[in-house]
Amino acid sequence: MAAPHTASHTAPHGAPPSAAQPPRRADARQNRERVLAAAREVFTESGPEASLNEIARRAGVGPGTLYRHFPNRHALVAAVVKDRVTALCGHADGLLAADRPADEALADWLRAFLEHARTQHGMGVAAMIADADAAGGGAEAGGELDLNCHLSIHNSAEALLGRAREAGSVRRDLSADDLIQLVVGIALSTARSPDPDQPERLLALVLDAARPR
Amino acid sequence: MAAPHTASHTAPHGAPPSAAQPPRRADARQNRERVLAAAREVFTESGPEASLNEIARRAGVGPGTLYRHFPNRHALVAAVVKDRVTALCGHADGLLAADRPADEALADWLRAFLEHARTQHGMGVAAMIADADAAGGGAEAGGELDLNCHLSIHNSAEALLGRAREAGSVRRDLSADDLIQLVVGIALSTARSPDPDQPERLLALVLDAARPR
DNA sequence: CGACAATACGGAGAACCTCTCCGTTTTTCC
DNA sequence: GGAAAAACGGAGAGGTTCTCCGTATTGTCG
Repeated sequence: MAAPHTASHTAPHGAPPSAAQPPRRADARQNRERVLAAAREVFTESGPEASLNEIARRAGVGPGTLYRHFPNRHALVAAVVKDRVTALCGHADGLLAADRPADEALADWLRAFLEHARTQHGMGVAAMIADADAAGGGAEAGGELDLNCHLSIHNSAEALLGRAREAGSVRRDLSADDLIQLVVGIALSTARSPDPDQPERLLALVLDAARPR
Repeated sequence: MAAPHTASHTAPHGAPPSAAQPPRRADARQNRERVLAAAREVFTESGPEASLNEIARRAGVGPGTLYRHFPNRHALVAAVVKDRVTALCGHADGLLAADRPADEALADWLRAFLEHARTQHGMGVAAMIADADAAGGGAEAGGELDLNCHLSIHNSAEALLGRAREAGSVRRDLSADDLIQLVVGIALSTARSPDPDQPERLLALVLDAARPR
């Protein structure tokens, strides 16, 4: 066991702290929460491409502090949507445990997933896209990245789809990844649509496509 | 009729020249072509978010010259994809004139549309998104915008879909705009997919969804 | 052919972004 | 209380978008 007060807990001098390994100092924990709160506000107003400098200003910290806690935009976006992704996957677990037709459970969850993807100008989608980039890319600077967002959602979709497949409610050749990509695509393409019913309508089409013929 | 040599043809002092109203001076026409050629290269390398300064450098002109010919990023992107959009709509016209089943013609065109949307890191999609923003937005600085991209594609899709509807090959409640959005969504969500077959697979699902039940 | 009006150029500058570095400050623990 | 460790923050580097206006070039007419 490492001696206390020897390992650095800061970036760039060391790996940034994470939810699993919170900073030791109280002022550091407070600053991290302030950055997250400011990020939620600014991302709600301006979407996932909002200025990180503006978030630092809103949080009342320096840019160096923001970057020590979140080494890049994706890390911050992932931290912001983490709770909502956890809730979304919890929702999937609840649906799996409930006594409902498999196709209804899947449809229910995909509706919630679409809602999540579209919230805060597509924050959920932005987090997943960044995760997929990290997963697909080569060696990552800064060590292991947080892939929770992408993998958790994939696992939820896989579980619900598997049940529906076993029940014969969906076509056998449809993969969880393909289904997720279709829903993500709906979120992306309808982000600026003036028709508020269009996302639901397109999702209904996708659900139709998922049924066996 | 306005007297010659009195109306200004430059921005910001006047409206920028367009394809319909090319600049009078030979050096201006040459610079416009150089900017477009550089834009094609740079957008191919880096996608529609590439640096406009880099395009100006590559073209060997000043940023002021680039902005006089193309007042914003969208105008440049639209000019770059204009020829491909024209070809895509010409393709639709050819399919409409040919003696082929309506559903095959529609599928053929949607495949070409998906290919167009994905080319140059989603340039086609970027142009359409910007067009839709312009159409949906309020008063536009800089006068009338070029909506050719969005409207032309919409008209082509409408014509092909109409024929398929009349032939009973597609569900009656599917609109051209919904269909376009689904395909645009596929292009957006699979932009970074490591699976080269995924876009085609998702399009096949969408075509399935389009069929009447 | 030269002059002049019209057209076009370009790059400095304003204002902002991302991201890093390192001197300084604060916190925690012995 | 002091020292080690942890954290802060903002100047600065390098980049972006976009505008403005003094200067240069082009085209037309006498």
